[in-house]
Amino acid sequence: MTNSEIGANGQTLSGDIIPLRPSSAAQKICPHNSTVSCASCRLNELCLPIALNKSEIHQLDAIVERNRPYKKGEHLYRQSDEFKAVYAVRSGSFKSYFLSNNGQGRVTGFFLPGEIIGMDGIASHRYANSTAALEHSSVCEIPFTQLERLSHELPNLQHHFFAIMGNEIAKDQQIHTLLSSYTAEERTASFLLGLSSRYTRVSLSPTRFLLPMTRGDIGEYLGLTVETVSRILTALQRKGLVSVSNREIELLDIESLRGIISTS
Amino acid sequence: MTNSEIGANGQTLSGDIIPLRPSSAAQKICPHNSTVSCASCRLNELCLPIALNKSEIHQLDAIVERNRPYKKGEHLYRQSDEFKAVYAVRSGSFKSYFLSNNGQGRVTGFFLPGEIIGMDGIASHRYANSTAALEHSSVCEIPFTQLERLSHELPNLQHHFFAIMGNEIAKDQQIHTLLSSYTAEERTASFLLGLSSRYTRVSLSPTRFLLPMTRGDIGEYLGLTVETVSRILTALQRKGLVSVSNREIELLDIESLRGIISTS
DNA sequence: ATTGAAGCTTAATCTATATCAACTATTCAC
DNA sequence: GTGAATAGTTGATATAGATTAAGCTTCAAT
Repeated sequence: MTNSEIGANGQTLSGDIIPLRPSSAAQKICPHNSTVSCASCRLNELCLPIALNKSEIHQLDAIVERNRPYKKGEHLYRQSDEFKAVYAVRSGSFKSYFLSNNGQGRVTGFFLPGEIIGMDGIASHRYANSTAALEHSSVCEIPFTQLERLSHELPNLQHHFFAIMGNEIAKDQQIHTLLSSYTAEERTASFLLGLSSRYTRVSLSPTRFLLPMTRGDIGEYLGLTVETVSRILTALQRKGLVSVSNREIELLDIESLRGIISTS
Repeated sequence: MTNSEIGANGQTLSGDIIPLRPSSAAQKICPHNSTVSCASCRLNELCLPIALNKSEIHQLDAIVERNRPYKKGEHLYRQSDEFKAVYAVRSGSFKSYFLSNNGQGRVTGFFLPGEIIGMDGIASHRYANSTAALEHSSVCEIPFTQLERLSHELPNLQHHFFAIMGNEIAKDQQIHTLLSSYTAEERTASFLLGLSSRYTRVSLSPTRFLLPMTRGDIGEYLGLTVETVSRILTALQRKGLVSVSNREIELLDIESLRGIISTS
């Protein structure tokens, strides 16, 4: 199993990012313009509108709230807040994390443009995680009650939202396998390849990107310490598979990275 | 976080088990009778019919297929088979596992009566795992296309199925946290408490039950080796927290088991 | 009832990764 | 722009759990 094809199935709603070239050193996700409509949104092909016709998109558009942008570190919601909406990332990125009794947190997910946040709250009516912006970011807020109502009216939307949730379930199970049997190097390679394909989805470079999260975040997500993540990245660089400079990363040899995983 | 309250939200369809006392040594899940209807099913209170009225239950009933029982080791489906249906466990138990390139498998989930199997296939139209019976078991098969169609007609059913999927997502994220930060003892304690509350859901004893899976299965699920699982169980027994004899297990001190987890 | 295979346990040893520690580089707030 | 805080790196050491190995137990098939 590789993470590299996770998320092939549609995932979001109403995005707005610049599908730019791997220009200078790395990419930049830009305008947090909140005046777009789903119909005109650059992300609509990989998002909830995917299977909808013009009139349906218009109906969806009507329930979407385009909030002000979030600053780095700002929270979308906190663990055990009442569940009211799911969010589609329009620009920037977010992390979800779970705080345990003793106060230490573990990152449970990262979210890039075109991905849906908050589905863990659907069953219990409370969010199971906190979610915070990793950089200046914007989202579309989709009140869940209204999404349910509209899904009832639009079978395409219902179908697609079932698919989004199913995709999340399949992805979480892949992570289960990753955490229960991969070495630190395999986890890291899989993580980088996963990011690569997620950036590809939104028309960004598959080989050059900025990591929006800290090494500590990556470690918490992968079940490793910061030190191990740092060492593995250094080692991968030494082997010529990647080139790392702070948050900038370039994947130099994707095939070999895949090779690391497929031996496990 | 503890696993002990995972699965509070409804999960299944059309069950048939004996809600028996912790009689002799352990419980026994019994008849694989396939003539029940959802309306008369003992599990209907924690299953898809939960929020449906009589007529709605009847409609649901009409799309459910009650297959012949599965023998131990028999497969419900195999990894990458075409996705056609989800399954509700009526009696017995199942495990899902993912086979990686090199042929070694990892268990991704266990399923007890009243739980839904196969949602990982919804997005990609292929099952991501194989699923096999751990003992003589029976299921209700729910063809997904028909479930979708009916969900469209019955808002209650749509709502409830969203909840079931949301619950699965929340549960998978808890396992993510467990695997990325718990010790072997914490994982094992959490696993036992999780089983306990799942047995409670179906009116079986919370403190005495039979493990339907091998130590090896538990290890694959928790990211540990058989040897470690065995050692931890022995250690918990020595501390007086559990009593283990082969597949029979008794939780002697649930509070202390919880204590093991809540320090993490 | 007998036997072989599968499941389980226990012990000794090894190793991947955590932990501890010290240092450097970046970022952010003033 | 400066200093404090945060993030990242590298090295030395410790350790939880893997691996290896061997024997024991249970179960299912004949």
